[in-house]
Amino acid sequence: MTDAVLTASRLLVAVSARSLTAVGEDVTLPQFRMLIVLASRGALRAGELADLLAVHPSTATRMADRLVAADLVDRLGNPENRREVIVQLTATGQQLVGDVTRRRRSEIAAIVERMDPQLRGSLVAALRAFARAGGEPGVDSSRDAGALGWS
Amino acid sequence: MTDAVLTASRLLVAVSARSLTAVGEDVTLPQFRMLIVLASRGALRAGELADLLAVHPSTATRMADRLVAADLVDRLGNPENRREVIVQLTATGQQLVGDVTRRRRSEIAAIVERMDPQLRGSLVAALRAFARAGGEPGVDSSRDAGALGWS
DNA sequence: ATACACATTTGTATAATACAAAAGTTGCCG
DNA sequence: CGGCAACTTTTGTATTATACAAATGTGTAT
Repeated sequence: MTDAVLTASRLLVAVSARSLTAVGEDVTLPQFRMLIVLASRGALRAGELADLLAVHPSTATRMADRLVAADLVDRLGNPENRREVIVQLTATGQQLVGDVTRRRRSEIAAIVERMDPQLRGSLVAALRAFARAGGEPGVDSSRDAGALGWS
Repeated sequence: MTDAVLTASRLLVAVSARSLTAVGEDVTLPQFRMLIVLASRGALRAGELADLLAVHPSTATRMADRLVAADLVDRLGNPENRREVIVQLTATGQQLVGDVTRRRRSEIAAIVERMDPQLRGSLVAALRAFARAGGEPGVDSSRDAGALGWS
């Protein structure tokens, strides 16, 4: 059973990576995760961003540096609280996320199209049950789905 | 639907990472992937190893360097063909893989235990159909499952 | 024998990552 | 008010993963 889940999982990761390279743009997968989080949650403090990505704050700082250099995100000072830094997508960043997401969705849709319709329905129910059975405080499914860009 | 698959996928990755850290041992996830491949396929040439892990040959060389230093793999010269290098697990490496795999299986089993038995069965069938529908030359499910240690 | 093809390693560069320490900011308490 | 504690982010430093290009050594076929 785990075998089946893992295979499906690998397939999705492959689709995800392919959609990214297909669009061109020299963005790594971790960087794209950051863009996705910003697209789904809007502007965020650096620390929140690090938490959502489950990385060290310094990692988020440096990843943001590179994305600023690529003109995909902006860093804003917050006049209210000057120790906080707000990160948000630029217009270019928004467009990139949109392009990749569109492509990815169409690839997934094509796969689902090829599935036996009967099985399509049971897939969702079974996976939900699996995730629920494995549910734990640290795993917030809606958050994670968003972070990966599949919400 | 993709949301459901992705959530399940994240859960498995989390289980995998947790099993690894629980065993202690200062091994990274990519390194562990290499150990898993060696455990399931036996001794391999450096190039084969790189192919199976889908990384550049030089990456495999350097990863193997670190695992040799940690006494988890050995590098053997092949007297038959001296341009090839054979990499294989040490006894310590085998034991590490065994420990982590055991722990992981028991975590997965615990999750499956908590699932509605009806859904357990449909999960496998649905996922197989999904993977088949997305099947492509580059994605060999048995290979990938092995590479991730879920075979 | 010579040249081409193959397998691995080395040189070099970048990204992701963590931990520890520094620096600036805010708020509170005496 | 003044200073100290708690917080946010950044910087310093180190390691790993990664790729591409070039070098090295090895086998093979013309």
